[in-house]
Amino acid sequence: MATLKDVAKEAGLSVGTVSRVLNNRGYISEETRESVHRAMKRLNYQPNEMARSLSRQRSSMIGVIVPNIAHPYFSMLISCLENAFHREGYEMLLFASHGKADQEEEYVRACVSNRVAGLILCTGSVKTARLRNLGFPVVTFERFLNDADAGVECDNYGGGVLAAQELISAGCRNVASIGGGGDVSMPADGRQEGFLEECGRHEDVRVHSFSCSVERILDMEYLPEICRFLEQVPDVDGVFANSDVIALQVISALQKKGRKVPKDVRVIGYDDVLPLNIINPALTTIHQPVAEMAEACVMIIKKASQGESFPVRTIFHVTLVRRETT
Amino acid sequence: MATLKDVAKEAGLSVGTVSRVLNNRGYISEETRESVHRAMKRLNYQPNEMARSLSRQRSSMIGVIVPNIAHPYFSMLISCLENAFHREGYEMLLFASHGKADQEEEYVRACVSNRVAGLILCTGSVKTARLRNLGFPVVTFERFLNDADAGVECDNYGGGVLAAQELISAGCRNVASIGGGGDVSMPADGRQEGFLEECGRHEDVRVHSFSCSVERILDMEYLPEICRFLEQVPDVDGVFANSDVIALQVISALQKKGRKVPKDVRVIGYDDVLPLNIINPALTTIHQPVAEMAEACVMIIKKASQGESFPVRTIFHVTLVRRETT
DNA sequence: TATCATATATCAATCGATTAACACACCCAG
DNA sequence: CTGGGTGTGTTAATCGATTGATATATGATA
Repeated sequence: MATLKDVAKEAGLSVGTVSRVLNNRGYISEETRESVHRAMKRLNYQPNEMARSLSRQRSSMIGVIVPNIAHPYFSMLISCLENAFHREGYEMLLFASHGKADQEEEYVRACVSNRVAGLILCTGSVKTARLRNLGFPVVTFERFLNDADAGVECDNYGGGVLAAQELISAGCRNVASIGGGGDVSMPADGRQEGFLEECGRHEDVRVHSFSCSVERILDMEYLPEICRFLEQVPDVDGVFANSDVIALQVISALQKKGRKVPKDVRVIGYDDVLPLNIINPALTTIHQPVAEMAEACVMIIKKASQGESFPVRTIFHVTLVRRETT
Repeated sequence: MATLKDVAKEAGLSVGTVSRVLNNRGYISEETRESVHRAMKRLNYQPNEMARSLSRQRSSMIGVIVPNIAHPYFSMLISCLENAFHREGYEMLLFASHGKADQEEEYVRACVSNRVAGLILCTGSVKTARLRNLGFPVVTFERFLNDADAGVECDNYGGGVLAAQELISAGCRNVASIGGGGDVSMPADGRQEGFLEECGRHEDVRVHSFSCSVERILDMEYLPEICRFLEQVPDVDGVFANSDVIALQVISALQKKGRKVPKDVRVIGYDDVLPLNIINPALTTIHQPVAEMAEACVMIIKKASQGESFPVRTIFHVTLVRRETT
């Protein structure tokens, strides 16, 4: 494996010069630059990132910790993050906490050991105090953590309001919200809040709410909650599900009970994650601009690394995507 | 940030001894070991993985390159890989090639630069010659690449046979296979092959086959192909889709044409990826043991790193999971 | 008593790149 | 002809851990 030294020798230059070419520092003539690049190509030189990171005291990796990689929402988020990383020259170190606090902390430590450029936390059971003085910026994604450096969210409350308006204007008068309300407080709780408050503004609308435990979010099995809910409110005519995954299972359960969607019951989801919306009937949902949110996380880390100022809290608008279930 | 030296000083020992504790080498008394651990805890020491990797000439990361992170099949695979990595003490460096050969090569180079312990390729457009002498083992996942060190697949041909048998024994006599047959040859093509050959063994069964371009696999939009197919074979009574994502869209398209699943048309998918199978009607599909396959990839890399011998080709059995669409 | 296994220290090189200090050119402009 | 900008070389320290050589000091064992 060729080293910088080998490249220098091959090009008949000093390591200092070659390093300057690699890092675009100081004075370099066009001729030298090209000669270095030719030498690198001839030797098939690949800079040793370990050595660079050691020297620079910082790697070009960003740590990402999510609760569950296979969940469509997180897999889409990871995908968007990967795009943004690529664009900005970062690499992704990915971990899944499975909602376990100890595993989460282990992964935070792994990030420290790897001297990452930053950490994006989409999981919130970490003892926040452990995030202080890590040596790199920590950004939370749709979570609250006091000791993080910044947070990126979507307008969850507004999304809940949009959902309520859609159901009510479609004629629903006996609606329910399902999901959220776990034991840890998170931004997504705002969805239910917005939904309930908006419904409260309409006197003729009855509203119910059901919460799911966090474990459900991990294994994506909401059926017990959904069945309990359908038994308690058999005549529901509008459902706001906290996520598309829940919404799909609601539709499935309704259809099994012989209730037609959207004729008998209208359903609206949250997230707008493919491929869940390709199915029949296509799900009306609240669209989160995940790509932009991912981009924002990366830019915050980039700015923080360069000592520039960055927003502590970034909140994105959500939009209603009307399809076939409302 | 505390270093090994600081720990040594804090514990009143030499760096050599502390290093021996960290790496479990040579003679260490229980007393010393504990004293080192106490000192590490007191200083909140986190070993610098960059320095370790530089010194060892190898990091504890494994590179993973997939075509598309958000595709349910790959997100499940990534999730399973992450579990296996965690169990074996590796970390994941994740990349998405989006099917672009140049991006793929760029990511292979990134893995070289990061001196990964191994690379898992779930994407196959790389010029195979570029995989020679990378300095770490390369394992392909459901791909063919001559220059890789090992490959892990499932019994695609057998899966196709199972699907055919299921449809035929359910009474289908005019069946179709959809998906596969892209421009690059891959193991998954065997599904169609097995399906067609098994159907060929039954004289009274008519069989059709349709292929999808690779781009479809990336954006998960198969509707054009599916509609074309449904027009050409309007009286189809059994469909074998090359993946669950395709199967769902087939069901969706059939329902829109007023054809009932499974009454009029039986459908069977491939992969068995949640949450696609939670929907209604629940999809009958061919189950791939992705977790075991992921595990196999990791063990191959582990064995190769330790100089032990490993299987060049590992093929896993698949099973039929009968649900509601057949 | 001699030997061996255990346990630790000291020292220094090494991994591969970054970077600062300093020196030496050259060329151009004032 | 002199000062300043440009371009490059040399040298050496540094980042933090690994590792081998060598030395020393216990005990226990033969």
